Amino acid sequence: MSVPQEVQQRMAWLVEELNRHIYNYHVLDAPTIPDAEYDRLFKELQDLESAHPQAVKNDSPTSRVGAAPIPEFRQVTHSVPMLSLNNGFADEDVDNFDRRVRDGLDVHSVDYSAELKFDGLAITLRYENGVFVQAATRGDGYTGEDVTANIRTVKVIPLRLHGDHVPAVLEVRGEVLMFKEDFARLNQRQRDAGQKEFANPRNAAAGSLRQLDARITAQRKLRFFAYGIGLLEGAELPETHSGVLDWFDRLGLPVSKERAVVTGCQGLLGYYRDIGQKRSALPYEIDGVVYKVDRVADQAALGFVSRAPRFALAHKFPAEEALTVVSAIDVQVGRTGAITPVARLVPVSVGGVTVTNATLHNEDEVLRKDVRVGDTVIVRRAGDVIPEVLSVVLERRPSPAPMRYELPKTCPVCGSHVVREEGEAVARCSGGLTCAAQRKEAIRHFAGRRMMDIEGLGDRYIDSLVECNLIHGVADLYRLTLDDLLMMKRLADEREGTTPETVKQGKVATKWADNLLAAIAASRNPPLERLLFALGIRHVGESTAKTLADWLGRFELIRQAPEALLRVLPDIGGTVAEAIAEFFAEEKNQGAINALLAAGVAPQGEHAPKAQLREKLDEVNLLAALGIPKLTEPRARQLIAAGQTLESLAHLNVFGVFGLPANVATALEEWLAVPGNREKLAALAKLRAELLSQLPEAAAAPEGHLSGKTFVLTGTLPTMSRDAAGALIEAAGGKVSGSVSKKTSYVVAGAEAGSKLAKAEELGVTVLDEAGLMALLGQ
DNA sequence: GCGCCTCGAGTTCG
DNA sequence: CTCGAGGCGC
Repeated sequence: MSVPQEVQQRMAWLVEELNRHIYNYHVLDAPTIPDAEYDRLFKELQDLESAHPQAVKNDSPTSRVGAAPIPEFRQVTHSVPMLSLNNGFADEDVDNFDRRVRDGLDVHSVDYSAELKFDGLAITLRYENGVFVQAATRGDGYTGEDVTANIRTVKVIPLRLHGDHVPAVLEVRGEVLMFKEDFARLNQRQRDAGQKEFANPRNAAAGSLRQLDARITAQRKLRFFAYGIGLLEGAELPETHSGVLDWFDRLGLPVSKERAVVTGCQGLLGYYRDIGQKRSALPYEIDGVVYKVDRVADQAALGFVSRAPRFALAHKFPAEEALTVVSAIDVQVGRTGAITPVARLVPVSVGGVTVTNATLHNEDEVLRKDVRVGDTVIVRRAGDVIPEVLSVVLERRPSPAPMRYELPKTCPVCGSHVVREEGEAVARCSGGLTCAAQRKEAIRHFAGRRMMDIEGLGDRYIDSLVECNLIHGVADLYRLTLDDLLMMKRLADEREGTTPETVKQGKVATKWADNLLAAIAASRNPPLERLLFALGIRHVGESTAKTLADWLGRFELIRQAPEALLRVLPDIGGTVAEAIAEFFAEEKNQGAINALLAAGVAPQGEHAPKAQLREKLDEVNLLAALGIPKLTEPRARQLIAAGQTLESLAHLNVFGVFGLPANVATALEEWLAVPGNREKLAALAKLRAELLSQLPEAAAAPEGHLSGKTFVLTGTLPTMSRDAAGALIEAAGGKVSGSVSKKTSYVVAGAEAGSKLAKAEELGVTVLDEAGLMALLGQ
């Protein structure tokens, strides 16, 4: 069915007219027609469009109300990657930048385009023949998410570029953000509606843009500033970056007016100071300024270092600091009993988030900074996240001066003594598992995602379960009944003063309790290393737990392994071996473990000890691992070479006949005289024989093509979690480690990678993105 | 015995 | 993310 010519013309006119008014209103802030007239034209267009759906233009303003919800965002691969910029904080960094640019171009003075660094979300907009067709988030720089429907609702973004000479393809880079004023209004609305407020304009903008339902985005007032070109076809690129920005302005794309062209380092610093002064008066938040070499040809000549352009620098404002008052200094009790002092602060906004707590780490730290209750302190958000007390403003200390801080002598939770081992930085509660705080932490650790992974067992419920005396140890989790949980929840809700809508709650609570019971039941068969990690043995983290599981294979063996056997495993030395053996020897722990086993907890994937254990079971190795004073490895070798065995030593009565120095022989004699040690030696010999009989002769090392390679993962990968990527690497024989060093083979970096990426670049370690890793794995 | 490399442990806020 | 400390190579 064809649409009459005059209707088509009218519709085209309406689209153009309405888009012009939207631009005048939202971008120029200068409305040209009354609202009522605008509404009338809009309604007319809507009516025509619904009568003639086949004639709807893709730049029609009616598409701005937001499309229906979608199940998920589509992934978009950027035709030109959206790279990050090098950062600088100090004047010196700017000086270095300018010098490198001048050296690179071999000139005396350079013109720069200077602009704001908006605190929003980077996106790319694609226009084909002047019509907006797609928008994508930055993502990891290589792939982002398709947010076309959401971006359509942003009124300041033109659906059609202005002017008659539009390029065939233009990809515009820019920042989506929310003005401070609109942010305040949105939060007011959220508050009124009883919904959660956003922490800062950036989060609000991100939350609004990433709505699966674009109709919600349409209700949020998002803004946009264009600052660069990704791809251009069918048009001449302006000669300068400032020319590009002017061109954007003519095309109807919003560009910040705060831009400038300046010369040399002095010009850059002048601009920086100027903007720094204006910063708080700007209607939006910025986190610094950006300098770009203005001439496009010069930019091309300078090129890129690794992932960042050499022709640009982001000069950031220093991490925001704020003054606040310490209202109290409390202590927290950790899983290991560690007593950590925490400063409670009068809430203060630092860099967009409200800070109320800051760790003071340990006793020495508090005393070094001499933080006292009532003090005014400078708080900073270090490393972008964790609040930190920088220093005390002594002039503001109240008088009379408050007392110097003293760490409590007894645990605030259980009253046990607080002890600080010689040479250690942390003080600990000596109460062990009799301390409710430590019990809670132990249970929380046990239930954690990387351990037994019991979903739904959060802090709140753990607190209540312990306080209601429903659980004392982790094994009790597996005995909980529906009634226990319902009773506990009722108490927890009451305590928190949550709605006592008892009638309605019945069903909901039952469902909740059922789910939790199912989650607990489902956690019964974890991989062995997770169970070991979950037990919370001192010095046994994820990595050591894995070593134990890999090498010894069976829980029963690990439980009963003598210290010397543990000691010969890689990365397990005296301290760690002792901690493990002691843990399993402790009667209370034995009880807890037996209870767990009785409750049906059974690790899956148990196996025979690793074949390479054969080499570790060398008698010299074991003898040296026994920790007999003065009996170092060469001495142990001497003994074995003289024909001794572990077995024979256990029954040895004549000393000093193996050419050992007298003091070594005496030490050995004294050690054997200690009750129990001969038995220990004999038992070790027996265990060794048993293990050897179980172990296969040939120790074929499993070979993956990544074996011998060490990886470090950092940042957010586009399509998988770091854990998932780590599993793939390990499956291919590679090793995943937590910190970057010279020995690291590759660093796999995703979005918002932090110091590890910087370290990698500093050390010249190869940096891969997810695609690069997949390529390596795929070989 | 020293220094590098890892791992463990503790922490904040949305 | 950072710090402290254990393990191990040199």
